[in-house]
Amino acid sequence: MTQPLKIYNSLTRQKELFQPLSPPHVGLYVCGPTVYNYVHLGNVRTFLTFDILFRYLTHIGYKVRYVRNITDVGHLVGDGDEGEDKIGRMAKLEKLEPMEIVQRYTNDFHQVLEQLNFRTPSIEPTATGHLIEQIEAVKDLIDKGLAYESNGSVYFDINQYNANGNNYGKLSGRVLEDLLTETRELEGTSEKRNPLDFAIWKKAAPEHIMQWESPWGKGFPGWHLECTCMSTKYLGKQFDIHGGGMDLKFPHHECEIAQGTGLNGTEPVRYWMHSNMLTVNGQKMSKSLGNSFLPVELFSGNHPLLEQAYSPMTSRFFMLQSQYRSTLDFSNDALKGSQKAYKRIINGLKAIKALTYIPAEVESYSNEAGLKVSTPGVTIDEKKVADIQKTVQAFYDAMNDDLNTAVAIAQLFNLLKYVNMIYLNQLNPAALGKEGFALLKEKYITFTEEILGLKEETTENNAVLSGMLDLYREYKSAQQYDKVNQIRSYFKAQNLVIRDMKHQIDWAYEE
RNA sequence: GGUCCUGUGGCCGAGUGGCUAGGCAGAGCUCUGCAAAAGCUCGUACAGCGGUUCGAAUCCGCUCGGGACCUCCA
Repeated sequence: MTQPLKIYNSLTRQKELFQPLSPPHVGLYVCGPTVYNYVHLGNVRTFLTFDILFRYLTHIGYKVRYVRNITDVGHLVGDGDEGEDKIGRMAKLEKLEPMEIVQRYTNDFHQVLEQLNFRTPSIEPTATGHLIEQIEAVKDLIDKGLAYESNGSVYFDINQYNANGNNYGKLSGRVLEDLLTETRELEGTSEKRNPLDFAIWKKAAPEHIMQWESPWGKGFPGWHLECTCMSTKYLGKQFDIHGGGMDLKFPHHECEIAQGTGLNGTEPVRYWMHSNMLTVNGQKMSKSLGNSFLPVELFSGNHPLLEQAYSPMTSRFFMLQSQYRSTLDFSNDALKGSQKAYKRIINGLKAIKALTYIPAEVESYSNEAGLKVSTPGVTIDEKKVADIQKTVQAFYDAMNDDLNTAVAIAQLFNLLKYVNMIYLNQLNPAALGKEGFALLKEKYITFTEEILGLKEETTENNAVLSGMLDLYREYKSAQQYDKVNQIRSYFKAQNLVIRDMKHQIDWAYEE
């Protein structure tokens, strides 16, 4: 049941039909975090985009190898090829081993993603685990005349690369001359032949904590090189999809293209995907502006800009309500709206799971709550069935259209209407026919849980709750309304609500 | 300064030139011991000014506003 998925390819700047190199296999590489600090919400949005892609590709039948790396060396603070290693710097500041820093923030990263119900990648390689590959790549580039050693460091030679018929800058739309006039480096002060050349190996100063032996002396790998080496190793010289945040387009991904092309003589990536930024009051979420959130702050509400706590699933849902290539603005009003919308979706999920199909001929049925509902002769409502089929298809169309989760969620709400109508006994399941009902139930659950990755957030004890509901029912039939209201307050105190319907009594999450 | 994106109803957020996106908030109705929930109905939006077109939120131009990248960032 492979779907015609279209992906916006940053390289060609248009939507293209996704066709893997060797179906049903798909190679997906995503630039992971540099683990020198807590992962912030902006990072999370990018990884969420590719979590959805991973889920969707898998759902439509592909066998995906999803590689998402951990950068634990080589990413420098400050001016590109000069400055301290981000992890080394934190290690010094906190008086810890670099690998303690790496471990701490890797753990944080994993914990956050787990709370947000991310699927784990197939492989999560680290830069330090691939030093041999990186040193070999540097040697290879030197042999190919595309890199040169200078004072213990090795640089990628952009002029030579372009002289070989390539185009450095094609991904980000940069023109070399423009970049040159913008560069800050002064003539003659650099060890580079061209100010735009980037380091693939850096000489380490003696005080630099993280350094390794190499043919060019002690040093460490350049930031861009790890992704080239690890993607090549696990996905091949050319692979299907490479993703990351928009701010990685230049220079990081541009350099990856240059390295991969230089090393392997082939365009490394078929489809480049870039997710957009998260903004707060219209401005990019960033630490220097003081408007960035840690996931833990969002989940606890412990931040000056937040009026309340927003759960991981509310946050996930919120981010999915926009398309990944649009900027998404963070605000309390928007989040509150998402919280309610998310709970409605989940209450629907809880409801549909408990519903079963009853043929029209049957006089009555009992649902999971043990209540009887009469079912007079019902004819199939072809119009509703057709609408459900149309809506299901619209969900796929939305996902196929460059993962338009916003439109996909709109379809989920359209399905939710039918779920609720059945749940409230306003619509008889028999009116949808066996297939119609099965389609509704199966797709609602699959779309919510499998594709969008939304789940119930609950610690409720179902046995206790259903006992309380029994009491409620008794008091109600005895018309002891003060007790009835007492039980309602008990539920409300737990952010739950009693749904007192004609044909049954149930509980739900308060929206 | 260079490159690029963007401006949708009270709020958020989709929109392939003509066909109801969706959510939140708000109003009314149904149901109900009272509620809650849900269903139904309603608000008739596309920054401004021109242009192309039978027809534009959607294409083109200009003006104004917002943002991103160009330096580390997802």
